[in-house]
Amino acid sequence: MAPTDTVAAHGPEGGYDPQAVQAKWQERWAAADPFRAGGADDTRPRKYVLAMFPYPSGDLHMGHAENYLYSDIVARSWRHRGYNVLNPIGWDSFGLPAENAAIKRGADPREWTYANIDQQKAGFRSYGVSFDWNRVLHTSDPEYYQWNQWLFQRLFERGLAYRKESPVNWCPVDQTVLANEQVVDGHCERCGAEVIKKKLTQWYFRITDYADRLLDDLNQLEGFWPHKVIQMQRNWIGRSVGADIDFEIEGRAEKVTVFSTRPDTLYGATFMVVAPDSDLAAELASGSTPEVRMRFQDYLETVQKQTEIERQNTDRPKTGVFLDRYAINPINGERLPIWAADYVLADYGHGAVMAVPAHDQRDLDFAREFGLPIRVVVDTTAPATGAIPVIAEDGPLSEDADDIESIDPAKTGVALTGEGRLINSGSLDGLSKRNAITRITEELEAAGTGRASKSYRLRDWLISRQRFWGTPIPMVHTEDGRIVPVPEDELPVRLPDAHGLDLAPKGTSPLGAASEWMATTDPETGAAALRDPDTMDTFVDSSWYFLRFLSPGNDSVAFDPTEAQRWAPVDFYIGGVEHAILHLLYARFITKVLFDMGLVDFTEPFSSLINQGMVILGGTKMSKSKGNLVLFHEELATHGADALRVALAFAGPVEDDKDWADVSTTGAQKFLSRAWRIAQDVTSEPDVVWAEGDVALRRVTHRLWAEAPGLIEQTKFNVVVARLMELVNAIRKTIDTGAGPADPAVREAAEAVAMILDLFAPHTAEEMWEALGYEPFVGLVGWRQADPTLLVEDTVTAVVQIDGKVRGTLEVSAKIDGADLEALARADERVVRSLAGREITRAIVRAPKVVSFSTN
RNA sequence: GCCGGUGUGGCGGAAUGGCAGACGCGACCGACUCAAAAUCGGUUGCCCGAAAGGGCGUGUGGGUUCGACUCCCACCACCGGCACCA
Repeated sequence: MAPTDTVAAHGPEGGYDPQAVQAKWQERWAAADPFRAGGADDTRPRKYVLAMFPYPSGDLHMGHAENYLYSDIVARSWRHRGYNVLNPIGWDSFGLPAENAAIKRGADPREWTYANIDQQKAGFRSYGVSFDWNRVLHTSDPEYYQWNQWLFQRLFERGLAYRKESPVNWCPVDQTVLANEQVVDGHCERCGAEVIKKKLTQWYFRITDYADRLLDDLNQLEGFWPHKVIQMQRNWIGRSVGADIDFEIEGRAEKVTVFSTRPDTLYGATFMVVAPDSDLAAELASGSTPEVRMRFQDYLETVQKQTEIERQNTDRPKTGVFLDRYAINPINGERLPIWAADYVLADYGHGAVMAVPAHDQRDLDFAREFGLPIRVVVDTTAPATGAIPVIAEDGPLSEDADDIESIDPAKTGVALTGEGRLINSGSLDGLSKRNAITRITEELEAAGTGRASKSYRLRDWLISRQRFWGTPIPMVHTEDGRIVPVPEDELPVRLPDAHGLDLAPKGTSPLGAASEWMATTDPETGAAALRDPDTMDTFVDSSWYFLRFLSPGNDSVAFDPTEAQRWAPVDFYIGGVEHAILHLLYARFITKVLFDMGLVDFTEPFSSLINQGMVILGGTKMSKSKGNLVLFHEELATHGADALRVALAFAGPVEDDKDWADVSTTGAQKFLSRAWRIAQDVTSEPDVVWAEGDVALRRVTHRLWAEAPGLIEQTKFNVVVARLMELVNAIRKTIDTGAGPADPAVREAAEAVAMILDLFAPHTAEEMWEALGYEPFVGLVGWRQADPTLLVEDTVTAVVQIDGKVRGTLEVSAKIDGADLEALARADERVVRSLAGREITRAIVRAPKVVSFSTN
């Protein structure tokens, strides 16, 4: 141990010097590596703590300070409570910003990325985060991304990775495709440009195969994940239950299937609509008259010129063209005209719908626009005017014919979507909506023209990107047009040197221009072949990184299933709500795939999830462009790591946004130096007998021991800090005006402060622990149990209420019985005065806390 | 439009159905100081009152209860997600 250590921790006048304390302990932690997770021989129960890993965009910011503080608090608390804790860190280091920075500076994205990583690593060290530094990963290392390629090939084998040509979201600025999840309000999530649709052949992961499991398994997470996130995922997956119905098409051999959530309204179908950008529309048009073909072509072009924003505007009038083709309603043989209209989406359901204008608002708007017939088949006045508000059994139709007249959708323009009874529907007449759905589905199934079916809002995950800085897709395009995996022993397919490559976005991957890199051989024939020039969405990287932390440096497998069994799933996961859909949905998907492969024994990756709020400034998000950044390294320099950590932890509930204007680093600093001074003031030796100490102070200490673990589990970190402040205040009082600094209770309490303060202010806590005469590290010390005898008070304050208002308080024994308490209450001077002669008609006694009198 | 969440002092926020406002920030008063800063002590929900004391108070209106920030119903405001998804 360096001889200057103890001296260095004191300021010029012997006061508390946070910077010196900080430097001293960081050095010792770096040397001793105390937060390394225990290995296979460690018999303690395990806990896996994880904060969503950072993107190396520059120096750490206040959002990081908050995020990794919270996970560190939990990790430290679990260590104190006897767990073998894994608290790893890595970097999500592939992605566009590095590439864009590289283009701007004409540099290699690698240099930018790894320089930023180094800066962030140093930042975490100086923030006192108790990471296990032996497991660091960077997704841009070939040692990591080779396992992305391995994963891709496993998905390919299972038919879960495939290529298709389809209209895709295209960002005209970043010049790359985007996943559905990366389009926010019609704009590119990254750069904000308006997204357009483009028809391209791309790689997809078949996440829709897992839609039901992704939806149903959310039930398991209820209570452990934020309700909001669960709900958002449910909406995103968007399962609709209904039926597929097959329609014959005149002049076409194959039937067209439509999906409907309201098969009960089949008798009300008066036309059919197909998505203009679907193959079906093109085919139907081409089989029609030249005039129709021309009008359709014009319409299609207009539609394709629209941005997503324009298309999503539901207020605009319905447009479409008649294709002069007809479908046959399978239930009654009616001839339905077929239209192409852009309110029908090509990639939902089957890209075609049966239009029931009386009972669907969009169909109604369209029918009224183009003068198509409207037929009511559900009498919605039946439940509304009848005696039974909700129909459980089938019953008679509405008697009142005027009612249905007054709500005629053709006149009101309002579709009838509510409950009701079927009319004009043959065998369905008189049935309730629900019963009619069941009946018609059975009838269609019997006739072979339909079946129960589900549809999802969720689309397959588009994972290929036309950019350089990502994982190369490990596939080979052969001369004869086959697409085959790169042999596993040739993985990883490494990125080429970026020097000499034009990385500027141009709509195709820059890798395509690296001709030497592109040239490869057909693994089967040895003939010349080409690599796939695209790279993977970086969300592939982050969909399984939590497993790689379990097998760092393992070069034979992505992760060791035994280690996964030991540590995973993650016990505590924390990150911003911006990943509520993207990352969390993808990670859940990949986990289920790995489960199906038998590589993990769980189906959900994150057992509990917390979304921390944002750090904002003056009510708005901080951003470089607004110039309202509070800089992490400046705050560290002026207030020190501990003050910053305490101030953030104390600022409010974890989930709430924290306005930096309300975060008091100076208050935190004041508290820390008060805490530190208490450790200096203790004059007793470590072997004192606590039981001989001041009982009042001991009660405060033990109440905290009793409360702290539960409060941490509930992530009420701000309350724990408040309790610590109370304890420090109580110790101060005992030292100055009570039992004095030599009292054993003062030592007992000061030690408690050091052990619990370690969660928030680890440097100060270590310094206190040392001052109290112990060896480092307080961060590894087991917490004490509360003494139950110190948790029960001798006397309590009982409250006397009269007609619900507090009219008196009584100091009574905690063991007082109800009758005695009531007698005391009745005799109390203030109570008697408040009663003013009124008679007590009822007394409720909850000894020893409450007496409640009612009067008349 | 559909789904979800949140409303508590000047501010951040506490509160198993049992004294609302813990803890802190800010403010005010005082001690120390030539003075200031730092530090320490005190006061601080609003209204009436010299005080004792009283009245009112957790978005609004109802309800359940001896007792409601907490539970139920309706409404208002704000925030978030989805949105021509058949």
